[in-house]
Amino acid sequence: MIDLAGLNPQQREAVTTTEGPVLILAGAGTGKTRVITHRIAWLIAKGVPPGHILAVTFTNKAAREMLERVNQMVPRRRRRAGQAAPERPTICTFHSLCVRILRRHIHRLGYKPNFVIYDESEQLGVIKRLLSRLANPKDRPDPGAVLASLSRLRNAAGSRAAAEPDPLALRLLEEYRRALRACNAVDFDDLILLTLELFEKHPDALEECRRRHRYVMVDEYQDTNAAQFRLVHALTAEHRNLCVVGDDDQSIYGWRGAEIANLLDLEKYYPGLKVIKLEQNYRSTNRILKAANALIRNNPRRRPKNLWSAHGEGEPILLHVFDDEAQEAQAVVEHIETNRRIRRIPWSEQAVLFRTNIQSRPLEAALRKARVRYHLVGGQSFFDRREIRDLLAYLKLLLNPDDDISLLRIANVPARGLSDRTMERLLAASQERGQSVYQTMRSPVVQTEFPRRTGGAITRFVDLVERTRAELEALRAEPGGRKLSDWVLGFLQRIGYLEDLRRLEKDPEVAENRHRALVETIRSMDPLEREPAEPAPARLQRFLEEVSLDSDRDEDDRPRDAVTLITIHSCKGLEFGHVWIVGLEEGLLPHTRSKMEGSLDEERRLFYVAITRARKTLHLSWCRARRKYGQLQASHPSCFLKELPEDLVEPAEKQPPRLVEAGNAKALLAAFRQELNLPEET
DNA sequence: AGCACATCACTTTTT
DNA sequence: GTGATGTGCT
Ligand SMILES: Nc1ncnc2c1ncn2[C@@H]1O[C@H](COP(=O)(O)OP(=O)(O)OP(=O)(O)O)[C@@H](O)[C@H]1O
Repeated sequence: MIDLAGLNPQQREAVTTTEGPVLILAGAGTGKTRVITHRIAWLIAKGVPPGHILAVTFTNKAAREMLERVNQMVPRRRRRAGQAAPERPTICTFHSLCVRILRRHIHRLGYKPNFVIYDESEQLGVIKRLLSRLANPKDRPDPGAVLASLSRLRNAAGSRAAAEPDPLALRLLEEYRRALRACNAVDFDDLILLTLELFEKHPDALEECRRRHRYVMVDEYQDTNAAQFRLVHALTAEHRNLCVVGDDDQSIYGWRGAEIANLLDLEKYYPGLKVIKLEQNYRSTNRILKAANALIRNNPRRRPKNLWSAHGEGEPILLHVFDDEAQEAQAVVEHIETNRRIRRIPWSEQAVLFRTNIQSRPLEAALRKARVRYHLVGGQSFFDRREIRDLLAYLKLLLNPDDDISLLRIANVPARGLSDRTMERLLAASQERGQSVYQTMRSPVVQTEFPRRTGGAITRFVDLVERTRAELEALRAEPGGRKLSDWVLGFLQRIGYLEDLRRLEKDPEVAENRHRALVETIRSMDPLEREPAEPAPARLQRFLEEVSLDSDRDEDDRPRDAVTLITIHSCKGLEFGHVWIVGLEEGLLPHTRSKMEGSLDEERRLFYVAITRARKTLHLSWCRARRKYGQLQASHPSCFLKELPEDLVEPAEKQPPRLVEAGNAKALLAAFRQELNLPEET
């Protein structure tokens, strides 16, 4: 049996109540996630086939970690010869779960199984096209705002958040969905909504999923939206074996449609719901906990909680003030190094948290300068790079030629005589004919409508795509043979893309970086040694899926000691011994924009989440001025700082700690000596 | 058709 | 400071 000694009585009750609906509503660091992991192991030990267990996490990273923990806890059943590998529990995000379901069934909804997943920039591409067609150019609405409102509209549909029926928005949504369908593409919302549609139209598919997922658990449940709730409900309404864990104070995705009501009103949908509260915090010192509690008390309409910790008072929380973000970054880095050298705290126990992605820049610069290894979690920046987007567009097009957005992106990259003007005409023709752009380009009738030279360019492009697709199919026959990455690189070489990349960038160093990033990404398509061989097209599809759904997929190399740089949103669920929260300024936290949207409470919850990540020490800092578009602008301390009790927070000393000081020179020497004996790579 | 250069607006969070 | 968009030259 599974050892439940590492759990308190309430946790144990949650783990062993395996049948019927259970809600664990508890504050930060009380061991909610731990309950889920133990519960999975418990179910398996009790003899539930692992394949019947579904655990939904908020991120792919969390899913990977949970699976790993479960594997450690559950002794691997030995495999007898000839027997299939024992099934594993399904641990993934809502979106990954839905992709798996849709790959099997989406043809029943009129899509082809080779559908691609559109990310935000591709969604925006579709919206821009629609707006240019529907609205007059004078009062063009912001495409981003339109996209956000469409997303809200469709996710709230069929839920208590009653939809306001704006006819224009409905019309736009209709057009948008049609456009994506025509491209055989789905967006993030579609993944959930189409799965729901599948369940409604094809009860046998729902039945199959219900039979498969007989024990369902959801982590970070406070951040699920209405559609995700409907999905959970669809799967569990019958057997009612549902266990969700969450904390209303940690709901930080309201802007994405998350509904705390899913958590607070769960009993309406699951009468007889067993609610379990956990109050002991196993993570932080009492000072950190008290600060967090004092802050979050300022929020209205919350479930009050009595968090306590047996970890003692701990060190004071330090508040730093700096002149600008460069100084802030430098001081944080010096402090991190002091911690490592004098207090022997590894980098991996230290994290810097911030509200917005750009804030990582000065930190990265300072860390690099000090030769401190770090890893940056989340942040789309990597996939926003032009060469990566181009690569993904080519690959998507090869798998799914109807993908107009990808086609239009790379049709003339590198230049091959298909000008913007030509592509616009093709696009118009494709709309008239009710076909994808690619199908339109294949039509001999259309080709002859263009000047000879352009017509030739069109034919050559179609030939290129056809030939390359055939090549990809042929690769299927030699699974162990040529590496997929070699083939992709060869393709980019042949079409002159690599040369173009170098030529169009005048700074040779930048060009080299771009090239390296591209090659690295392509190399990550190849399977690892121990992974089973897979036909090339399937491999490619999986690669695209992973890239679309999992932003931090490649930071999985071998674990090396490194400082974590992370946005507050992505740090939910994590913990670090020593935490810095930087940029605690009005306009940043709380963010100006959230103030306008009236979501100050959610900003406060963000700060709460950030504080409660810390186990032992917590540093807060703000800057008197900050660079905005290269312009230094005055800034003021966050109003949330005033909400922290004064006796818990100490102003830091004027100077940042000196690495070499009379008092610690000896320790430093000892540290150096040790480093020389055990050299670490940097 | 394709490229180089100027000008403009822009500031959030992510599956 | 960046990246998207537009203009004008070859
Ligand atoms: N019963 C326990 N005994 C000792 N340590 C525990 C116990 N339960 C949880 N912990 C530890 O407390 C820490 C927080 O646990 P966990 O991440 O599961 O909490 P959580 O409630 O999910 O937190 P959050 O809501 O902040 O994400 C972890 O380090 C975990 O190992």
